[in-house]
Amino acid sequence: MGQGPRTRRATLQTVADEVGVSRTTVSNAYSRPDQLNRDLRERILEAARRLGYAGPDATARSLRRGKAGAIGLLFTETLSYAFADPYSVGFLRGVAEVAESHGSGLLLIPLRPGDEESETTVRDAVVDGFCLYCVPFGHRARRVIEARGLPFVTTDDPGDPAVPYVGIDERASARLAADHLVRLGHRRFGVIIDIAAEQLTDAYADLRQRLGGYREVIEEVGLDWSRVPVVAAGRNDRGAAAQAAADLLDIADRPTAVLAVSDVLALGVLDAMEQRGLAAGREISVVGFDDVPEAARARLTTVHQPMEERGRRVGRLLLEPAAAHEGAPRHQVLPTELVVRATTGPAPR
Amino acid sequence: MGQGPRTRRATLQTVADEVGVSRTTVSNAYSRPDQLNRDLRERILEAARRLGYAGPDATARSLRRGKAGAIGLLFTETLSYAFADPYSVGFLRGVAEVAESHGSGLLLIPLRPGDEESETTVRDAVVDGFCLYCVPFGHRARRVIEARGLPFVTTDDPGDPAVPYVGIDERASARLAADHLVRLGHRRFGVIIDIAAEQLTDAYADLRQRLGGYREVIEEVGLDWSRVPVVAAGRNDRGAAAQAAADLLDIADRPTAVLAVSDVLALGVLDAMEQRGLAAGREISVVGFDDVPEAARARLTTVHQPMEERGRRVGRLLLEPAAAHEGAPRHQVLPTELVVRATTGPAPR
DNA sequence: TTGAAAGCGATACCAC
DNA sequence: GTGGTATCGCTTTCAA
Repeated sequence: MGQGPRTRRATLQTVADEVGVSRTTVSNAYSRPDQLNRDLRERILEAARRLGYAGPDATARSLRRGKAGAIGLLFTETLSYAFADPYSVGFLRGVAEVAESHGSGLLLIPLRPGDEESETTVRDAVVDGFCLYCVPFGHRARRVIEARGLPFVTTDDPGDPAVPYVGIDERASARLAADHLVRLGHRRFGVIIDIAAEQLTDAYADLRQRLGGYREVIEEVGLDWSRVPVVAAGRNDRGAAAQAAADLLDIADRPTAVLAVSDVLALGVLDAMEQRGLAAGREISVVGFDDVPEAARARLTTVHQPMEERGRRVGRLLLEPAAAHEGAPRHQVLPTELVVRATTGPAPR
Repeated sequence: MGQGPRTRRATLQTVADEVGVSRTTVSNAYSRPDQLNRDLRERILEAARRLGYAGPDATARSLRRGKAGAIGLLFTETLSYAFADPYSVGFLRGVAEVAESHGSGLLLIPLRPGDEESETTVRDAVVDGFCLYCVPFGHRARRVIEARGLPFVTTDDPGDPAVPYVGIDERASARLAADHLVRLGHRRFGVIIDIAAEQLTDAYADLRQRLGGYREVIEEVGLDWSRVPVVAAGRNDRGAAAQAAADLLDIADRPTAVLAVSDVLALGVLDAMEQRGLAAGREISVVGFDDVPEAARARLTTVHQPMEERGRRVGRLLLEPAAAHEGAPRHQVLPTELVVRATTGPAPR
């Protein structure tokens, strides 16, 4: 805008030359105001303004200081849906909190399935570490990250003892939910998940564990797991869940209790029930997972997990080398808890 | 882990020396496989593996190439709540889509009110441009960004013609909602907003415009705006809105029509109505704003705005200089539309 | 094909 | 307080 042909972007050197001091001094004017006298600093800043110098370049500074100032957060695109999930938001907030306190940002890197492009994005991401959030185990991005030699944490899969993990005991937590229903006398179960069971490969270790927990309990009371209807909503979405719930609610031998692998799905089931005039906690009991804010509002019985804390731990592991190397165990398993509200009750006879 | 005292992180040079070639060749082995013969490349990659060289450093590469590979997204912490808002998620998805197609990521930079720290984060953010998303006009971060001389776009405020803006015609869109109610014969209005009216300074230009739209219409039918109850939920949250709605629903001369500045708030109002046994669309009409997925489910009448497209435009403006300089106008105003569903109906007599 | 030289823009360290 | 020097780790001409 009327700047004239700015031959070239101004740099530290430009300013230094203009004022007749060394680069160091100009640098100090910006980064360590106390290292030089007031007047000189003013003169430098003034010259900078005049020359259109925009202040120290962030990239150069990063390079020199050996600190990128960001945490990379990788997730599969399926999860861009899941940003709608209050659980993810809580997690994000946790990571962001720690990042910010370290003067770092959060670099979101969406991974489109089978996209070559995203590999590049991961390779060139200017970050100090990565967090794998819902990235299937075998995903290529994982290789790329490992190759980069930066610290990384996974929240998906505690499978590899060498890779730091922050999560919960999926199996035990799921048992909490199922146990509760069994104690209430339920014997006809239904399960709702997001990913279709066939696609449930090793990649979704957490989900499989959760399902495994349900299964254990159900089999322990002598039931045949293969006869328990397990429906998939396709994605972690309330509307989709309400639709999918039809396969649970409109069948001959309707379950008296539904286990949902997330609150979002559980809420969808409740929606579907309401539509059919089915009373939650009386005719059908429903248990969710996560304990998102919405769950309390809906009086949903669920398994509480500390989402923000999970995020915070990840942040610390990545940004506080001390925390990572010394004290903390590589695998951090946070406590969960069953929260009984109004959507569960004794099995109808 | 049994690596021995790795004296120092391996670098391009290390590998070059080992293999007995120049840095250039090693660089090419990574970035331009077609520039050297297969064998040599293999030998180089092998040596790299042996030496624990992690591949070209992202920061150095950024510096050299003059491209950061990320868009910075600034938002105030109040908005970290709003990530729960489906509107934001849609917007994010739009930006992310474009970013990804350019091999860039999205750097989230939360701005805590009055936090010195965050200024630093903005200054040091390795990005190619910034998007201001719900950043009050006078916020310090804005200065910092301007000083950096990088391109930036705002989605909040079209006030400054020099700053690229991507948004909607807030006033006209709001009029759509109010007009609809007026046509239905309503004359007793209530309004619900997130931010308390007293705090509604210049900073929240978009919100003020929206409110202004309601006001215009209401005054055009000869009503006194100062007698219209305007309640604030404090934040854009469904639960908070349900609470705040009490001041609309439990008053003497209850409104027959409620204008909500967002769908999330409108949904909260509907919750509160349900609790009180008030029928939406009959006893009280409610109009939202945004048209989030949840709105369709709740059959909420609302103003639709293209959230993803808004994000995409922002991305393009930041990542495609051509798009920014030549064709596109600095201010891009996207179309909105009233979507009439079930929560509005004729004013009860 | 391969390599030498010249930066990209800044900061750390250590004398002065 | 101030400045010189050496790097940070890589890519990019351009010549061999």
